[in-house]
Amino acid sequence: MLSDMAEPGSDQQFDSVFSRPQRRRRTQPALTRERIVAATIALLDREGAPGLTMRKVAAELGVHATSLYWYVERREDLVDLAVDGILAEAAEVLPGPDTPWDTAVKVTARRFYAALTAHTWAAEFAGSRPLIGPNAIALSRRIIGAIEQAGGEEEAQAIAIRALSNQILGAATSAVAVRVMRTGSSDRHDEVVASAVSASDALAVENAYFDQVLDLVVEGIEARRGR
Amino acid sequence: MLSDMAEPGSDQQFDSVFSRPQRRRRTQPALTRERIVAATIALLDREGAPGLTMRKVAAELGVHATSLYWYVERREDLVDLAVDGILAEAAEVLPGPDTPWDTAVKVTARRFYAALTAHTWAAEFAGSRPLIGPNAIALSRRIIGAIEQAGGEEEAQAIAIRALSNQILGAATSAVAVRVMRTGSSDRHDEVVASAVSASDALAVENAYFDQVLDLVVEGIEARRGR
DNA sequence: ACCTGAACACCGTTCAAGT
DNA sequence: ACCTGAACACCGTTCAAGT
Repeated sequence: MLSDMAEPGSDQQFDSVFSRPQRRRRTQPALTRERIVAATIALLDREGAPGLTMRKVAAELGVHATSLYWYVERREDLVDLAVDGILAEAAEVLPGPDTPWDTAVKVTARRFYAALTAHTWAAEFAGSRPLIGPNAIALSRRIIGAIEQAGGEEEAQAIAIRALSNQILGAATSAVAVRVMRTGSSDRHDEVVASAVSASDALAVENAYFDQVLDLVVEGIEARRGR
Repeated sequence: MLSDMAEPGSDQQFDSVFSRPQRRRRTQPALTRERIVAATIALLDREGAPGLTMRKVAAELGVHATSLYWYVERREDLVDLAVDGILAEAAEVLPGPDTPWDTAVKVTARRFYAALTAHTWAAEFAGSRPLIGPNAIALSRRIIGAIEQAGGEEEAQAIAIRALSNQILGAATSAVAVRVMRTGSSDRHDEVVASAVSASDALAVENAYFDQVLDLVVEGIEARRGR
């Protein structure tokens, strides 16, 4: 995933919201793409992935479902924009260029993972659509930059990048899948409350595990470099 | 001639015990869960993840959509059964108990990954639903067994298992996401053919990368054991 | 036990029409 | 340029009814 995005010009490889030009406005419209994305994220946070419909997003904005099609070509665009939207914060502040490569990798990967798991629906969608939004690319590029900084053969770099990318996506996906299952299977109020309490514990455990698995992979990369 | 009269549908002139339909018909039902799963897999292979609807599966079997609900509670059940279905072959033959732990891990992980990427929709769904079918569990157990066989602290084992699981899921997910995007974005016949040709190349590259990334993770596990 | 058929409450998306 | 409103061709799922 990361390496695919690394290729110069590969951003345009796929047809997606990010590559299609946005229409320009003359007078102040009631809707904007930002407002639509914000409403989409709010709706997803409230109702989860299956709750996302054009009609509900429109209702959130006091508008007809068909109006959204002026700003977006299809439902999937909303998904892509929402996923990249929740990556914005993580992509805003990245480790500076003087950061040692291994800490740069770890910090960025952790932020990427944390953002994907902060909203249950994000990792869910990330599995079915490639992460090619600008924020996902910024995060990926920082990791790629760190690996390049570490040096070594190009082939080895490509493998390291893939290993990290798989780790982030795989960890986020399975963490969220387990969480969705757990919360979805209990309807009784007590159980929901109890699982909410244990959920924060579970989150801490999840994060700790991610850190350690990440360490393992980075060590694997280092072990190969020293050969 | 004797057998002709035995058939319920043959020319019967008289009303008799033999001509009257039997009360408790031991006729087997038109549908079975296996037939439904087979039809689901066939449909998914043909139309992809978004093509899966209860009505189409039913049509495939010459039956009404509502009939499926006798065998299955909801649409998601079909997804879960189909995903586990395509893992059956991989789970059937697992490395024997005398296999060295690292080759057992690699062989099993490779088979798991190969099965998930053999049908584009499988990894797509695997992202949104946990892999808890019997075949997925059998594959997972073999990897867990190998890690236990390798020894070391329990904590370290848990991390190794997660690293491998993330690797398989992450690699399968991103490989398929890229593939779906590529094929979905070209409608022209030439392009479809061209991308089908390059797809087999891409598959080989994909698999080679998976092997190398897997090696890296296993080396990371080994590096930790030797400390 | 197993399947049909009608019905309900939704979907995404198109397109002509309004402003 | 932007939004409405009607319309189309679908959905999953329920439930009573048939056999």
